[in-house]
Amino acid sequence: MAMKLKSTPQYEARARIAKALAHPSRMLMLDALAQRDLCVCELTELVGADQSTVSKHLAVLRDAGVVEMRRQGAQTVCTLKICCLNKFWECVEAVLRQNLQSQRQAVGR
Amino acid sequence: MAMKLKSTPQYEARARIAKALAHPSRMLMLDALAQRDLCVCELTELVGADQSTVSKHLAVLRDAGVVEMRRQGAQTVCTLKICCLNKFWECVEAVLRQNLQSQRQAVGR
DNA sequence: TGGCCATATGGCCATTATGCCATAAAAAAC
DNA sequence: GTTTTTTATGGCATAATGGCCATATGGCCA
Repeated sequence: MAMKLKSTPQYEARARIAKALAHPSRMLMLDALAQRDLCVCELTELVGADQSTVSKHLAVLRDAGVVEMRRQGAQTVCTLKICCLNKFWECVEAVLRQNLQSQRQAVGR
Repeated sequence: MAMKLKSTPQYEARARIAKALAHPSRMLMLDALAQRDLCVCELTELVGADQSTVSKHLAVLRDAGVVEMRRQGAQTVCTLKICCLNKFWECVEAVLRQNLQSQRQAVGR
C-alpha cells in the first residue's frame, strides 16, 4: 500500500465543511458573499425563502467556519471567511467539462 | 447590488458535488484514490464498512462525476476524475488555521 | 415605555441519507 | 458446470435535513 492517509477526525472535519456547502441556497449565498458582505435581510431577499430558513442556513455556514457574522446595529452582517471556493469551483467545472468532452469523443460523437 | 450571480441550475450542480463529498468515508476514499486507482475491494477494506455500504458510497461519487469506475476482470477499478480536491482542502485548512489564530489573538490569548 | 425592524429558535412534517442484511449478478477458477 | 470471488441492488429501520409557521429575542427610535 504505502499510502499517506490522514486521520479519521480530519476526514470528518472535511466532510462537515463539504456538508455545509451542500445546498443550492447556501451556494448562492456564498457566491454573493464572495463579492461583498451582506446582511441577513439582503440574503433572505436574494434566496427568496423564509427568513427563518435563511437564518438556519447561515447558522450552518457559521458553525462550519465558512462565514462569520457580526452584529451591526439592528442587523447581522455576514462575511465570507474561506477564499478558496471560487477557484475550486472553477477548477471542478473546467475538469467536468473536459471529462464530458473526452467521454463524447470516446463514444464517437 | 450589481452582483454577478450564476443560474440556479449551476448552484444546484455545485451543491450536488459538494453533497457527494460530504461524508467521512467518501473523503477517505477520495484521498486514497488521489494516490492511485483502487478496486472496490481495496476501498472496502480501507473504509472498514460493509461492502454494500462502500458500493453505495462509490455510486454517489460516480453519479456526481467525481470518480470513474471501469470493470477489470472480476473487479471494478475506481479512478479519481477531479484533481482539484487536494489543493482545495489544503487551502481550506490553512485558512481555517489562520482564522482560528487571529481569533485567539483578538480575544487576547 | 412602546413599538418596530432584523434575527434566532422551537415545533412539526415531509423527504432524504446511512447502515446493515440478504440476495442477485457477473466473472474467474476449479 | 459448479463454486468462489467481487460488486450491485432491494429492503428496512433509524437518523439527519429542509421548509415553513409561530414565537421569542435584541436593538433602535419615538
